[in-house]
Amino acid sequence: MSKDKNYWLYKSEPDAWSWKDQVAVGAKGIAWEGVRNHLAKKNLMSMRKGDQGFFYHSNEGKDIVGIVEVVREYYPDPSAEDGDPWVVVDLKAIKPLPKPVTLAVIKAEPTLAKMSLVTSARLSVQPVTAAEWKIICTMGGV
DNA sequence: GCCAACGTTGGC
DNA sequence: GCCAACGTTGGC
Repeated sequence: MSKDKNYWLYKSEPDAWSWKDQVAVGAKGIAWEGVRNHLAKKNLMSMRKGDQGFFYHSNEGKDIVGIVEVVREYYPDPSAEDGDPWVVVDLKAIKPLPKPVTLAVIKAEPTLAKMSLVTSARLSVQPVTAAEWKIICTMGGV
């Protein structure tokens, strides 16, 4: 496992949990609950305190709206059934993107064509490369 | 262990 | 609201 900072992308339907909700939680952060996919779980377990990630609104908006940071590394998901092996990390909101980056824009950008967001549309917690991170931050006005 | 049926996610 | 992609379940 690398010591470098890693980057991630978290998907949420704004109806269920929006960027606004995330911001309202404040600096303490809150558990990212409900991941029930083994690849997503593996990603959660790879995260280190201080890793940053994009907050993506699926379904409504379909855009990256903000940046979050891991404040607590993985621990058992309190919302999981007893004995189920699912995990969460705690995330806090860092800042919004001045200009949200939409899925349409990402798809239209050749350098982002290999993003998990494009190639594995249904994965809810995805890795983002340092290169992709930079490009999207620039596009988002960060 | 294979694979068809089924359920869910999420873009359109 | 539809449907493609894909994960899960269950019969054999």
